[in-house]
Amino acid sequence: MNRLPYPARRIEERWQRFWDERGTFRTNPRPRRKFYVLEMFIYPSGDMHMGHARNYTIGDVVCRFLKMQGYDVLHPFGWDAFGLPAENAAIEHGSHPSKWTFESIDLCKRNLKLMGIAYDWDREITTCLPEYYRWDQWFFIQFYKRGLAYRKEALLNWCPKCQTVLANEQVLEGRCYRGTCRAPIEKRKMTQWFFRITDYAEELLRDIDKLEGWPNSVRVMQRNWIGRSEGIEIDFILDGTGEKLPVFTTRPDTLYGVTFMALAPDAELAGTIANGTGREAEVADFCRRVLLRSEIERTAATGDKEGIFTGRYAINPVNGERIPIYIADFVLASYGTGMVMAVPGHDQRDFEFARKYRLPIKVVIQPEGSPITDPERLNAAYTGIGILTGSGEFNGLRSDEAIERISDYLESRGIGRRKVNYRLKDWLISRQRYWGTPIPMIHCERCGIVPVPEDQLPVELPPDVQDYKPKGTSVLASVQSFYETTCPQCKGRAHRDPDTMDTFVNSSWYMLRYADPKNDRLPFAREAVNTWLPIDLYIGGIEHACGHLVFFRFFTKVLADMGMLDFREPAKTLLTQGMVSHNGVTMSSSKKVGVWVGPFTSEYGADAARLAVLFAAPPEKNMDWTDELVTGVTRFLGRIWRLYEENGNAIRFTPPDTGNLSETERQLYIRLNQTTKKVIDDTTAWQFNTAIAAQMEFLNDLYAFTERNSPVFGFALGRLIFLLAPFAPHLAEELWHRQNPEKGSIFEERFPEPDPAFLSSDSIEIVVQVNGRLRDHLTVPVGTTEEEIKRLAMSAPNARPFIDRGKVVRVIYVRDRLVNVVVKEEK
RNA sequence: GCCGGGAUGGCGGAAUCUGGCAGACGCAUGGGACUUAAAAUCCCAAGACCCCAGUGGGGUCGUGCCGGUUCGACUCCGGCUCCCGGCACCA
Repeated sequence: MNRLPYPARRIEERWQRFWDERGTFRTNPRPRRKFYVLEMFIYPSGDMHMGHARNYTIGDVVCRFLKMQGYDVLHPFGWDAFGLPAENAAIEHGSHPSKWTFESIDLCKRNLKLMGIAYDWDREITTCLPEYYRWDQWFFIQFYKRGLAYRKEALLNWCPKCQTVLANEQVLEGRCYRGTCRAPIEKRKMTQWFFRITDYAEELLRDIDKLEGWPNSVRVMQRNWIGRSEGIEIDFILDGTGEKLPVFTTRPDTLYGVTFMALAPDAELAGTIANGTGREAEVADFCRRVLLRSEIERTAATGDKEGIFTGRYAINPVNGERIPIYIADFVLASYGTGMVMAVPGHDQRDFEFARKYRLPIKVVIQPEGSPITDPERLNAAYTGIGILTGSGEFNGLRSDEAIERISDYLESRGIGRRKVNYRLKDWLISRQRYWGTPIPMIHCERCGIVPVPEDQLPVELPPDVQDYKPKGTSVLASVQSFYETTCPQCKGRAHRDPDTMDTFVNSSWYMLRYADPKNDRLPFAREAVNTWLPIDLYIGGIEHACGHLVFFRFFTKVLADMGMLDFREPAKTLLTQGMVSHNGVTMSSSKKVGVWVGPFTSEYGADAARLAVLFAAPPEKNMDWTDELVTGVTRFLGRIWRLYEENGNAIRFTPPDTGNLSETERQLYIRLNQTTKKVIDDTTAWQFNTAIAAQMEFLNDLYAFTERNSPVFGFALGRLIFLLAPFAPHLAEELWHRQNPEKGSIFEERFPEPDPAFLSSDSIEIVVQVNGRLRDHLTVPVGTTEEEIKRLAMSAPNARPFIDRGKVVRVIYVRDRLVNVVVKEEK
């Protein structure tokens, strides 16, 4: 790594203070051309590494660049300050979670300031403060009133290490999503609060099509996560009792091929179905055994299926067939009705199960062309479409037609209902931990569940907790002063809900709060959010694709339905930046591996750090931080510094008189304008790496330019300061102020525009190909006719021998680019 | 298994959308200048192979693999291989 030839840290401090005091990046409350650029806020947990720095630098470049282009930019920051690590740190150090949290916030804020990130700190928000989380509670109550927040008993994901339940989105490969936990998840039956996100499944899915500024990968991930499938719920009949047994299928065309029923071991019915058959003990035993397996064992099971006969039968409503009911471990209680009609002939899972338990396999769909003659000799189910057979009045239909006809038939007789099912589940938001937003609900012995009256919000987290250690029950239940309360309705004895909310609730609407962060009457004023939102550019990691990035869309839609805002999608454009590793190891605060902002900037400065993360790769790609990377950018900064030191007197900001330029001046001036255009184009497309490369190239041109007294050279120096400003703002501000001590910040100036008259030179280079292979070059003046260029190409000395090898069949001319002579060789 | 993305020098990457000089820019490397010396700095070279020639010029091959379209393919189309990511018994 290279030393810089200037005291970077000192210069950077000066200008950081200058911007701060001047309020350079304070938001204009009455924007004319608004642009809202937002980086996902941070969970403050200790020090900040270059992975964070990359995220914030990208946003900062956009902010500074657009401000210089005349936009009114909103660029705020805040703290996602509730969460488990604070509690764990408090347990470890015997202090309060807030202590660790606010210390972390201070540290992070210092780091952001060290990096020179241009935030409007007047709009800072902190989710663990009552002035913020009271609105979490307020939203909760509104959701409750609208039926979007509800309690139910369900089999839930339980993290034994964190001692709390988790949402589906927080279970990765059967383990806790938290990087330092990763404990295998267990299942527990509990009564908990949910948000009814499934009410919005359809719209969340449909509107993905509108998110044109989002990366395709994220859109696909969300589509799959929501997982829509169209089908029909069909009522089978329980033999003996006549009870209805609804099952969901997308393939009613295979209804005549059902040879058994399969029930999930954790479905409600599984507990009672065997009653009276004499198989109760066996069945109960099987269910218990299956459910004891952890999520990991269940999902890692390589398709080996297990089941047990319940002793009961179902009646197929279309043909009256009596079919055995099994309990099978491959059936999910949480999808559809928790029971499936099994068609081993046409479903691979059912096929495997049938083979194992010697159940019959019926073929009712014949593939067109090569019919199946002997079902017993199949070695896999035929899952494609085909012609129906053995299906009564539906024989001869094609599958797609049969699906419709059979569905119509079932619906008309009241034994089936077309239905759409989603993979997406309602969002479980209760957590049995302390450091979060208390759920503003009261449990009264007489009145049941009663929301805390809105004028009593916030329900503050009690600060005087003795023990944060999770015990498997809610921490707040043991804080008497909090837990014991009176019912707002009957004034009788009651207790507060002792759970706190998932921290993803806090982050589902924070982007709205920035528009109006100090409002103490409402979460935000409608006018303010409609002014600034939707977010024009949202920057963050792709790991949130199916979590936060779904939740904040959900909130936006609910709030739009509540009439609180006039848009239904929170972010127009999403930029998912890649991760940063250090010599191959992904940087991580919790694992304490990485290159840290503090030590690095004190040695090399923020501008070097910024250029390093920007130049290494395009923003969405992963990058590796190496010493060599730093060498490259510090050398670039040093070269700029030296050039300006040597030519301080030449720098000028007024354009040269283009009327009498020498040939070399003219060429430099053209290069300057081309570079200006490229920096603007690339930055607009967020191709920061090539925008910087263009500046490096131009710097090389300046070094090679010998007429140092030329006004073109001086103007180029002046212009380059502007081009550099969004990327290395401190150095640019320093160079600007040396020349313009009386003026304000360079970021109050306008970004330069290229002079269109000097974007291309007056001669062009034409490539001469023979049969598509490069043979020679021509340099011709602009305006040379096609005929002339073709003639010159035909006689180009290096092309001639190849042309002479045969007969010219065709001559292709591409304007301003090339001539290709097609020659047919003679033997 | 299904879905998405990718593969370019010794390395990070550029050109790919819209077919037209592949390898911009940077790192590492080699050479030179400056220096007592080193570092730093400045300048130059550089895909691989080959030929003529001697310090320049030319040729062949070359963007994961096979094939196609085209005057021309890193770019478009078809088929594969490998890597990364997401989901994973979703009926």
